[in-house]
Amino acid sequence: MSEMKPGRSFVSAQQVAELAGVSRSAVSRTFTDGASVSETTRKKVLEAAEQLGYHVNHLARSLIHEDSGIVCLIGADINTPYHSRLLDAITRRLQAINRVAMVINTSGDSDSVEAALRQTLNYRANATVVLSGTPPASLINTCINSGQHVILINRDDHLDGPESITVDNGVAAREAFHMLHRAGCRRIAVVSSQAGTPSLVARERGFEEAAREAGLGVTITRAGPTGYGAGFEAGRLLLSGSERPDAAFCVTDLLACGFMDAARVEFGMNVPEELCVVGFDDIEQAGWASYQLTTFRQPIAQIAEHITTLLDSDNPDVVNGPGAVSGGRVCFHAAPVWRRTVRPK
Amino acid sequence: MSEMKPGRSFVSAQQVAELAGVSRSAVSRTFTDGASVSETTRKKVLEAAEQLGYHVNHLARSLIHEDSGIVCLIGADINTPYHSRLLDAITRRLQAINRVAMVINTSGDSDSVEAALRQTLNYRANATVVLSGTPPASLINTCINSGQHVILINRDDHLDGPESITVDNGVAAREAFHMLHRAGCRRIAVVSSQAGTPSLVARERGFEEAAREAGLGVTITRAGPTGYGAGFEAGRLLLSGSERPDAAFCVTDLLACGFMDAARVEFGMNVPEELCVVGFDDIEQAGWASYQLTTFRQPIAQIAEHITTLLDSDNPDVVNGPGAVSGGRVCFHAAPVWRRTVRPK
DNA sequence: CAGTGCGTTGCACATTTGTGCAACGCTTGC
DNA sequence: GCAAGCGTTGCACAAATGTGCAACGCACTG
Repeated sequence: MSEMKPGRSFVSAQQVAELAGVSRSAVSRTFTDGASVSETTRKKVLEAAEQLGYHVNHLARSLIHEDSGIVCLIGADINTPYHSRLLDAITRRLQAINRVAMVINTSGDSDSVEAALRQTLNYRANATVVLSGTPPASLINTCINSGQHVILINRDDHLDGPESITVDNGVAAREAFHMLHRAGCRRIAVVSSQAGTPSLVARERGFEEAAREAGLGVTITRAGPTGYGAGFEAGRLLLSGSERPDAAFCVTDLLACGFMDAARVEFGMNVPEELCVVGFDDIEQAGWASYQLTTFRQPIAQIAEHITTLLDSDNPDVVNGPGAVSGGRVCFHAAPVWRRTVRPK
Repeated sequence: MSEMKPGRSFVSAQQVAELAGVSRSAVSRTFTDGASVSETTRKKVLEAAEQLGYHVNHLARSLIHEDSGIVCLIGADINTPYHSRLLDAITRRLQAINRVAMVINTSGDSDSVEAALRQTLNYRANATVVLSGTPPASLINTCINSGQHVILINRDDHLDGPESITVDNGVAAREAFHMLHRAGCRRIAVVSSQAGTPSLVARERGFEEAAREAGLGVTITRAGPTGYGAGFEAGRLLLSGSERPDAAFCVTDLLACGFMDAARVEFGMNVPEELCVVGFDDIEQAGWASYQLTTFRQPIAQIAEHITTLLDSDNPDVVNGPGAVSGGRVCFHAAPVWRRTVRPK
C-alpha cells in the first residue's frame, strides 16, 4: 500500500491533483463543504488522496478564512481534580463542534506564560477561555487588546470585552452557612487559601455575611495554596486550640478532604458527630466512601455547553442585536449535594 | 491608546509596515531571529507593532518552515489524577521549549475522535504524543502513515515508526509481589480492570509470574473501568467470600483507594493488620492521610523531560547515526514508595 | 436542429509570511 | 578623493489553500 517515502514531508493538493488527473481547484473543492464537484471527479480525487495520505492543511486554509478552528484554554493547576474535569468536559464539547483545543498552562514561571500566550495569539485562536482565577489580569488584557474573543470562567474582573461565565458562589456559600447553622453548629471556621481567587473570595464573603446576619462571627484561615496539604495544615492549627470549632466551611473540596483527615487522624474526631464539614466543587473524591463529603456541585457540563454555544452563535452579522453575545454574563447555580458530613436536622 | 477597531480582525505585517514607513520585509525581519535589521528601523517597527497590537501569524509562518510548533497530545480519561498530572507536566515542558500543546480527548464517541484526529493532522503538528493505552491502534497508524512523528507512552504496540517511552511495569509488579510475600501474605488478590491496556496487562503478568515462581496462585479480578468505583466493587466481591484474601495488588492507585474503602467501610477491616494493599502510579491521593498507600511512582517528570529531548534533538540531518532517535525505545524505572499499607517485615 | 440553461472545470488572484538576490548608501582605508 | 566592503533595504518569489469569473460541455426544449 504505502509506497510513499515514509519520513518525508506532507502531501500537497498539487500532488493529489496530478495523480488524479484534475486541476488543483478540483481537489480543493472536493474537501470544501458545499462546493460544486461532480461525483466522478470527487471519487477520483478521494482515491488519490487516500493513496497519498493527503490531509488538508488547516494552516493554509486558516489564512483565508477568518476561522482557524483553534480555541485556546488558559489555566493553572490543571492537575487538580476540578480543573482536569473542566478541561475534559470542554475539550470534548469543542471536538463535537469541530474545534480543537490548545492548552496554555500558566502554572510555570510567569515569563514562560507570557511567551506561551504570545504563541497562542500568534495562532489566531478563535477564542480564548480562561479556566481559572490565577492567570493575571494583564494576560487577559493582552488578549482583549489583540482582538481576541475572551471567555472568562469564574472570574469577576469587570472588563467590558469578554463574556463571563460565573457560578453563584455567594448564594451557595450563604446556603452552606444555613446548612451548618440548622445542624446546630455555632463555632464555625472558614477554611480558605492564600490564592485570593475571585470565586474563593466570593465564597468567603457570602458565608461571612450570612453568619453576621445570624449574629455569629467566623474566623477565616488561609493556610497556603488551595489544596489538600493546606486543608490538613489548617485543621491541625484550628483543632489544636483550646476552643475547637464544631464545623468548617472549606471553600474547596480539596481543602475539605485535608481538613477532615487532620481531624480524624491527628485528633481522632468523628465526622459529623463532633465536627460538620461542607466543601465546594463536588470533585470525585468527595463521593469516596472515606469522605462522603457534603458539598456544592460545580455545573461543569453546563459551563462547557455554554462555551460551545457562545462559539457556535458567533454570528458576526448580529453585532448589536437584542441577543448580542459580546460582553454577556451568565451565572449558573451550584446545587448542594447532601452526603454525610453534616448532621441531619 | 487603542484607536483600533476593537472587534475587527487581526493586524497584518503590511499595516505595520505602512505605519512605520518601511517595507513589509523589514517588519518580517524584525520578528525573525538572526535577520539583519538596523536598530533604528527595528525600533520604528516595534513601536508601530505595539501601537497596532500586531502579532506574527504563526499559521502563515508555518507554511514556509516545516516547524509548526504544535505538538498534539492524544489521550483518554484526562480527568484522572495520573493523566492530568502527566498532561500538566508535558504542557509545561513543551512551553519551556517554545512549543504549544493541542489536546485531543479520545474519551468521547469514536467518530468524533476520528474527526478530531483528522483535525490535528491537518494542523501539521510537529509530533503526536499518545498518552494512554486507550486510543485504538488504528488511530496511531493513521498518524504514522501521514508522516507524523509519533511518541507512545506506556504502550507496547511493536510498531516500527514511533518512539516508545515505557515504564518497567513488569519488574515493578514482581517487586510488588515480593513486598507482599515478605510481609507474610499468602492469599493475594490482583485487582485490575477491563480496560486491557498494555501497561495494566504487563503489571498483571509480572505479578502473576513472580507468584507462580514462589509457588503461589493468584486470582485476578477485573471489575469494570479503571477507577475508584471498580476497585470498590472488586473489594465488595472479593471480601464477601468465605476465604478472604490477606493482600491485594491493585494495578492502579484509584483501584486501590476503592478497594481499601470497601474493606474498611463495608467490612470494618484494618489495613495493614488484616489486609495489605499495594497500588501503582503514586497519585496525589495515595499520600493522603486516609490512605497512606504503598505504591510505585510513575516517573512523570522524566517522561515529560524525555519528550522534550526527543523534540529538541529532532535533527533531520542525523538520520541513522549512532544516536538516532527514530524508533527508539526508552524504559524508565517505577520506584516503590513505602507508606503504611504493607506491614513492615 | 439550434438555442438556452445549468453544472462543472480551470485560470488567476487572494490570504500572510520568510528569504534569496540585487541594489543602495555609508564608512573606511589607501 | 576614490574604491572597496559591508550592512541594510526592497523586490519578487515561495509556501498551500479558497474562490470569483469565464469558458466549456452536455442535456433539454422548442
